[in-house]
Amino acid sequence: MADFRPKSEFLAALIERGYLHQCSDLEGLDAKARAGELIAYIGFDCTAPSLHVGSLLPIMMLSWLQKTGGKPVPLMGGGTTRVGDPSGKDEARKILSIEAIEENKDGIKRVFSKFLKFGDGKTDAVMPDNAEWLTKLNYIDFLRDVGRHFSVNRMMSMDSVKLRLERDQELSFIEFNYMCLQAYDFVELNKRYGCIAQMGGSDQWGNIVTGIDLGRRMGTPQLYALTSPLLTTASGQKMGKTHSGAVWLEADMCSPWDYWQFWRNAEDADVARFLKLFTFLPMDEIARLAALGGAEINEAKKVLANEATALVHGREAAEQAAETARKTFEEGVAADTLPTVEISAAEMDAGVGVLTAFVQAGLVASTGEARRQIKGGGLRVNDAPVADERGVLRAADLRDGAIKLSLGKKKHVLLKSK
RNA sequence: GGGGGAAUGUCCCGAGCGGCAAAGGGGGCGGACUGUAAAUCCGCUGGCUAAGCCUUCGUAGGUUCGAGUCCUACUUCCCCCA
Repeated sequence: MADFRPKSEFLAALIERGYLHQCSDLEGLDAKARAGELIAYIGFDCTAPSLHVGSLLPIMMLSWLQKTGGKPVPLMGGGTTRVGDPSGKDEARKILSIEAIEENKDGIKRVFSKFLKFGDGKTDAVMPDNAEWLTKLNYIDFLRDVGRHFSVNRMMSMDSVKLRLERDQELSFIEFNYMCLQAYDFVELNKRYGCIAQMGGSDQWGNIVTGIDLGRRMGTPQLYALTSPLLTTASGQKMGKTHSGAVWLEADMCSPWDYWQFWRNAEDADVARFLKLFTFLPMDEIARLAALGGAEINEAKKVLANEATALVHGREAAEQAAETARKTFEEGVAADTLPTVEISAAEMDAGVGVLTAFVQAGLVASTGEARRQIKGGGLRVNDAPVADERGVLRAADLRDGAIKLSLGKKKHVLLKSK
């Protein structure tokens, strides 16, 4: 792979930007992509009401596919989610109701509409749901037509299975079958949409290859596998988690401001990689930003935050977040666009206890935590450290109509009365 | 079917002679240093306007002045024999 020279725009982009981990046949896939015949899919679970940053990498791959003349097929796992992918170790996953799955699907669709153009055109994305075919399967028919093509011997030798057996860990029958369903999806998508490639995280390699294998036995054209590296931050943390949980790609689950901050706070060592993976900036521009050293790298981080936020929330929201950040951190002014919590004028007149105020602002989970943060010097009102936990906020504390509550150096909320 | 073991602070792992708001770690949050970074060091990590009170150790009972700890039943998971 090291000496492979892609001729297609698609693979060139994927390789130079670091999306590529493994591919079953680079030459073959390259030819298909160059001929404009590449239709590829990635499966998404419907276990959550929206997608978060962890899913951004596969989304970007689909987007690149579309940009370079291919047809992206995000597949909703509406069927497989009803069973629940148990690969996530011991945790017995709760079975989601069909309604919940449908709701989740809607949320996920909204995310995709920001990244892909859907429609009937040649490179327009389509979004099928494997419930369409999986729920209609008849067990006997499935065994006869599909099941006989699976070699248990082969599956036993796959890493995902082998490791479990070696470690004497439980491997349930359903889990063993999950990859069969996924393999079947691949074949079905080939029949329905002419899909010839499946992409996914590196942990999906085995499942994808199983699908290729099944396709060969069931008479599909040659299928391809392409995986991306598993993403962690430079210091080895899982990507996309913050104090308040997952970083969602939907404004009402993670505000543009928080989203911008998430990228702004990236580690130095991640900036270049993230610019390549999570923005569409040209490579020479990224090279210029990546060359910045020391404190200058903060400029690169701002660009990263701007671009990444613009993709999900739009350019305007990104610029507003950037401006809010500039005022807050560079000028030290309380930007009016900071997250705001309102309380009634009556409450304000009566006076609000500091502890309660911070709880209401959502900066701390309980008054107990507020007390602890005060002891540790973590709470500030209008930039002045809170010393007395019995303190009371009154209308007199308003500055330009708001009281600025801060937790640490980065989290600020404006308290307003109405 | 028979035998043995395990469930702990609702983020995770994990110690726990009958006096326990419960060791230790990871993670997280805050502070210091910096650049809204990393690394490092320090503090915090059940609830309640709190010298006190309240709720926590799989579930339900019981023994005890007092139960995470002992007893009984139940639930779930794991292991061994068949």
